Amino acid sequence: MATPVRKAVDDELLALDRQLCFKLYAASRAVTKLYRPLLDELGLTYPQYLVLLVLWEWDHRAPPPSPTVKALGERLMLDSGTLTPLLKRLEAQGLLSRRRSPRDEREVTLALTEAGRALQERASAVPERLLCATALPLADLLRVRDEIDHLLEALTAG
Amino acid sequence: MATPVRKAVDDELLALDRQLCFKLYAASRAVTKLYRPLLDELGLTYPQYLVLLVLWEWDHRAPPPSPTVKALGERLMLDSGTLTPLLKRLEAQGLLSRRRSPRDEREVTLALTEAGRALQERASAVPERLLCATALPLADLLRVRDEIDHLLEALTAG
DNA sequence: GGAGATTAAATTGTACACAATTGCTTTGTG
DNA sequence: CACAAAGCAATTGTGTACAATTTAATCTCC
Repeated sequence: MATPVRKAVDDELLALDRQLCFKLYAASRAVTKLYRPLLDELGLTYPQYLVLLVLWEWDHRAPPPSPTVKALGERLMLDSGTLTPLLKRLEAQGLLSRRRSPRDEREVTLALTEAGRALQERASAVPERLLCATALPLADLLRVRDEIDHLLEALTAG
Repeated sequence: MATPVRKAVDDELLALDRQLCFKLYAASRAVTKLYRPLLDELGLTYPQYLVLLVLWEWDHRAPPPSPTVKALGERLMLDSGTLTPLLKRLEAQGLLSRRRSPRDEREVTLALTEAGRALQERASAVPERLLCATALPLADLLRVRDEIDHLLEALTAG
């Protein structure tokens, strides 16, 4: 318990805890910061961009998944407390509409407006520009992605 | 430009963009959620825990770095707009004190109280419990850490 | 030594996150 | 049909993040 060995293990765990968890948190914010100047041009925040990525994807998909707040929340792992105000802001910008579903009044259905679809064109350069901004070889990015993927799977599998 | 090859590359970049950036963001939030029940027991939020980890580390370090808001901000990559209210809450909980530095009145010096030091004991089980909660082999965690480390280095190097 | 630049923290304003609660709607059961 | 249970979005309240501005102290250079 108080042996040097035990202490060394504790130190290692503490170090790993600090490194893994702080750095994940810092890296996530750093990536958001990289996106900011690109998304500013589109008048979007990073979470708003993620929402639109999903809606654009669904817009081209057959059969189209029904784009409700709930479905969006599952996809992005966000709840209505976060999404409702965010979607209201996108609606205020004229990018989408929110309507109670006629068949189930509990649900709210989302639909891109023409402006929302048009924005996809302007956003099409974002991924490439962002990947360039990281200044990392593609191979490195693919490896990081796979590792984070693995981590996220493990964290959400349960 | 409009060739099939170019389109395939675009799709791949778009996919990578979506996967890497969304998943990093999601993984960071998922980890925070894993910490929550453990930190609730200590009355701390995740960013507050990170602040205390740094202060505890500095408390045992010789020579001690001078624990100012600025130094803390550099370590955690957070600015005074985030740290000031957070530190005020930790001060209100009696875990630390904030005092204008006598030698330079622009700076605010932070000092752990006895309660702040005592909390380190109670927090000592957090890293191990957290690592268990991930349900991932240690080797996997070490690999993720190294990859995220590499990413963060690249993002903050410039 | 004093005007202007620089620095550190605090403040202001906007936008997430998320737990907990509320208000409807629908569903399931007797 | 009635009514309890479950489902979905919205709301409320707290706590970050972060850009931009403000305030106060220190530094620099002449």
